[in-house]
Amino acid sequence: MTDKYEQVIELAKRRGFLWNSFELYGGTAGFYDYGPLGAMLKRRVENIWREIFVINEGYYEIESPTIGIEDVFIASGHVGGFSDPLTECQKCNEAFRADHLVGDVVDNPDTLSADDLTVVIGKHNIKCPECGGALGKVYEFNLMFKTSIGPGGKRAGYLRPETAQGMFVDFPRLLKFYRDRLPFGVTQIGKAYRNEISPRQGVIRLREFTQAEAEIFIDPRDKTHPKFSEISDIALILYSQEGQARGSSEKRTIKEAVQNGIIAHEFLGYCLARTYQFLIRVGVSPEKLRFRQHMKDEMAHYAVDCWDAEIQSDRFGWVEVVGIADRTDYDLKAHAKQSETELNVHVSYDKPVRIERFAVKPNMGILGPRFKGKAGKIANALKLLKSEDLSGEIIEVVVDGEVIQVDRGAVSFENISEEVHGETIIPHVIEPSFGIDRITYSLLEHSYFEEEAKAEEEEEEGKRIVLRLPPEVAPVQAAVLPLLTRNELINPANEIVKALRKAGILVTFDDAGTVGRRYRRNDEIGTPFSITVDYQTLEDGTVTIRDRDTMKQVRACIDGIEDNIYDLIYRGKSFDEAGRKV
RNA sequence: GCACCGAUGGUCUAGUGGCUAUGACUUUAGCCUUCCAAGCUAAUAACUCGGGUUCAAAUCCCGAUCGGUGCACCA
Repeated sequence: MTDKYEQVIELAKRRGFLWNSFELYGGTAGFYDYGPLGAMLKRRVENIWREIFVINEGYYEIESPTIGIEDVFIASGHVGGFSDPLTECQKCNEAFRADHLVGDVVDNPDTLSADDLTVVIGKHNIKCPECGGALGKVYEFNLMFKTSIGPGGKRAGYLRPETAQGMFVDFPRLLKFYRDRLPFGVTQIGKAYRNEISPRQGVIRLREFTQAEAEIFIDPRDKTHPKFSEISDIALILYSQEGQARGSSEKRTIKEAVQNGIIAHEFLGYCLARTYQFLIRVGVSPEKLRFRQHMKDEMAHYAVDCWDAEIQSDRFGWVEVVGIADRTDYDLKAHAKQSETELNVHVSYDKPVRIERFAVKPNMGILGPRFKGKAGKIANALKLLKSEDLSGEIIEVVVDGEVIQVDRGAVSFENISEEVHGETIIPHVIEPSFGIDRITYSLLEHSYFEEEAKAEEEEEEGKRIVLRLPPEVAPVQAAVLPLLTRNELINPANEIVKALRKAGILVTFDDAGTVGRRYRRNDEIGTPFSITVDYQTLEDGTVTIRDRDTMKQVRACIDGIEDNIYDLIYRGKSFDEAGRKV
């Protein structure tokens, strides 16, 4: 039975949207080429994303390397956590997660290395759960592609598994760029790589894919959004944690959802709404789009709240295409620790605050000669003491597990009153992360229609395949067709092509075969408008414009046709306004 | 990575241990044609790859690759 996926992929292959990569050499799973129409479609999707997140929100785009150094992915957790310890049965060859198998005999299997796990399996005589056969050596399968930087292979490099880390790593520079003020956002559209064990589901799970991500750094104490009112009335289909427990989703406005605590805060709600607007605009069907909240155990431990935009696909069911998470200060803290660099922001108070505090001043002139190398640590420990700790003649502090006694005379202290102008905070990160390939596939699927088309005076019905892509994402935006293959019609058609190209409209010219066949050809690739030059054109300088979806036609002047088409594509001009009815 | 199933022009497909490997659609060239594909003429174009069995393999066997399904995996 052919399902919609097959139909869409067949069309995509045949007409130059999507091709299996390296087909010449037999192909490789998990890689797809975008053909001429697919690449243009994807580019238009990306550009609408830019319009919304870069231009409208002011989150500038950066571009960081697709190869990252090891430190970056140690900090992000991908080196340690992005791999799974696997072991295979020597008898039936079934693969298992080694850490899962030893869960009953060890308390903390996550912390064990592959070698440790091999030892544990041997010691406890753990056998294959399927057939009872012996288990092989445990090995780490890391989902990152590894490479080496420079000659000698000494320095490890990894193809990035997400674009996000490049933006976290640039945090100090970005903070300066945005002149030390929160909130600010930064975006990146680019390739990411994951060496999937077994990629299936065609274009849904790729080893190389395109992400569009925004990292928005906000003040953790203020998760409201200044433009919240612009979107608060938008209603989304929400599949919340409670909804999933009940097994039903519900439609709610963003405002309601935030007020009722379903969505954690305004900022996240705002991102959900903009995501919705983006997806609808590029051609996802609203009824096949929902927002699913991560369950508590599914969410990363540091995340406050996380929502996935999911699109319904005929074959694959609900497919995650966007993840929107409040990642708190996790990433910045992790990179701060790994790089031993502070990653924070000084936030000024509206008015300086006067505070009283107790200050301990160790006398380094005494401590230094006496304690030598330990003096610094001792001084820091002393500074943390409270006034009641300093009452005796001998003061005790614990440094590295050792109790140190310090003479009272080596320490002075006082109550200080000072003005504080602000404080240092680590921003929280809101991260909407888009899978551009999945979105591009989804909108092909949602745009794909087969209909029984019947010419008015014909008896027989034929199948019409039409991609109802929104005009602004359609790879080919207009087709210019002389009604017949005659020079007197071809010449004015060429003039129209020239005018449209000058206006930045991607246009094709086609004079092969009957005009009906050419309309169908263009329907199939989603060309929204066809302009036909006929004999009346020669008399009064008008042409017909045909609408892909309704197959209706209007007559309009050649003069100004480029503005007419431009307005139809980009300015939401209705087709009826484009000319007079035929 | 395992198991099962599959792989024939661009697309879909027929087919058999043996002649030049079906057919349709598409495409190209030309004819025809005054608005919704498949009217005429012609042309182009395929047995996934490697090995084996055989006089002979696209066909049988083995392996690989890719695709589908199930298991496992999916930050």
